[in-house]
Amino acid sequence: MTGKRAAVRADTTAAIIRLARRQVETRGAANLSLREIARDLDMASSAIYRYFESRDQLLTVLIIDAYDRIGEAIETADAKRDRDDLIGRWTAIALALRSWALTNRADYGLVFGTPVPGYEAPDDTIAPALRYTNVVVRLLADASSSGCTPSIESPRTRKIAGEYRYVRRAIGVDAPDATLLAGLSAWAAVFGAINQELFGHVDTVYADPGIHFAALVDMLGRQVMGLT
Amino acid sequence: MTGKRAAVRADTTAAIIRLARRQVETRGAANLSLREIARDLDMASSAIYRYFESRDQLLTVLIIDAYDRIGEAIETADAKRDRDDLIGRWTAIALALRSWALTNRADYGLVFGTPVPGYEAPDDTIAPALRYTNVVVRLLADASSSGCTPSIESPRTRKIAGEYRYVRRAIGVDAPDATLLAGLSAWAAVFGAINQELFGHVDTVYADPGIHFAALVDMLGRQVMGLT
DNA sequence: CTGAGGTCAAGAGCACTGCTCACATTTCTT
DNA sequence: AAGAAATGTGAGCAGTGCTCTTGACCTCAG
Repeated sequence: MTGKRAAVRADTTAAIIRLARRQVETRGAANLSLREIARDLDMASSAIYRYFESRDQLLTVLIIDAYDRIGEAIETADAKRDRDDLIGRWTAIALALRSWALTNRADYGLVFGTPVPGYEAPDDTIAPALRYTNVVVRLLADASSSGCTPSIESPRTRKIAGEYRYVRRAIGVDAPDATLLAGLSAWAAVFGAINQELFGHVDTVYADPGIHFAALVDMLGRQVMGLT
Repeated sequence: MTGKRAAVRADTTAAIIRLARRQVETRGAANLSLREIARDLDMASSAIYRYFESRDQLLTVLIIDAYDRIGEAIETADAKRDRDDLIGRWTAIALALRSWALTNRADYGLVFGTPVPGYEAPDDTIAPALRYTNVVVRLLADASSSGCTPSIESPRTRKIAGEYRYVRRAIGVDAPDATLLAGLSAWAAVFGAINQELFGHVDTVYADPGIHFAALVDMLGRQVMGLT
């Protein structure tokens, strides 16, 4: 079955991806050059097209891969804590996300940065993209079902109630409005903080952004779970 | 002084910028083509270099311009409310930021999206970049000096206290730890929410992201100001 | 009012890019 | 062993940013 040919193919494919990732890291996704990859691999530039049908598709593969690795990082962070330890899980997830982002800046930028107008994410990206999301959604569900009530209140209007009815169905978590609001807010704050730090919008604000981030996560956790 | 020559020059410069912005909107910053701009303007591609020294510099000009317009949008939103109306100012600022982002997606992406590795923002970007920041920093200062105490608590450790001592100096706001934490958290949440919405990471979650955003902003405002 | 100096556009050209295609070579399958 | 499938090659097309030389134009001082 897996003859010499298939093995070589897998190797070359992996080598292309490796070089591509390195290029994205050092020069940005915009400057990814297939020809340079081919040169580094001592093959004709046209040969690359036997492995990836276009530059965009190569980038898509990198994106899927990145999603997958984020998912894995967050899943294992979550799994290391007791399922009952809600705050512990939250903290682990958030810190894992930040440290993954810091050590994989290019991949993080690829996934959470500016999208290219007109670029439609292919269907194969959907499942990997849901992986990290599911972890935090499950945490929110656990928090809600174990009776946590957040220490914030949601505004009560018809429109907002209707919106959160939709959200409840969309993410499949049967939690009260305040829990949804607190949870989504916390999640947004985590991403916002990471983006600001990584993309250089708060360079002069913090001595050590990690310390602030830890305090932020701690505060958000207590807020969503409604403890102390 | 301002002869015919200077007038024509200003026109061409403006036309180039206009076309460049349109290209960034429709195809992304990565696909900005000076040659195409030149074609659209019926001039030789080399002539563009009389107006902008490089493609990067053109993009930098677009970025500075975007920063400036964000600053202006936020400043006027802030100025429309009484200085005492802290919640009103906060809400106005946050909603203005979101609506600017929605109507200027490309510019927002240019400024707050993935940075190009190796790209050093020139000095001329610093001042415009501070404009929108200053508005919200001033709001935080006003909130603190008018005795608002946020409804959250900051964790108390040596490290965190030290970090916020640094932050206090860096942004020039003499507020307690909890206020800084709440304010920075709220600001991060606003950006995080806008990023998620604009960059397509929550497409399936909300029926109308604007409704959730309004609730989010309302909740955050009450939290930072410590009201009801 | 004329001529010098500065400004601007043009066009050719370099080195690069993604991508295609006809063709040769290698490997797997029958 | 023979045919089929997979893989690599090199030329070529159309596009890119950018440079340099050349000539035309405008502005303003003498």
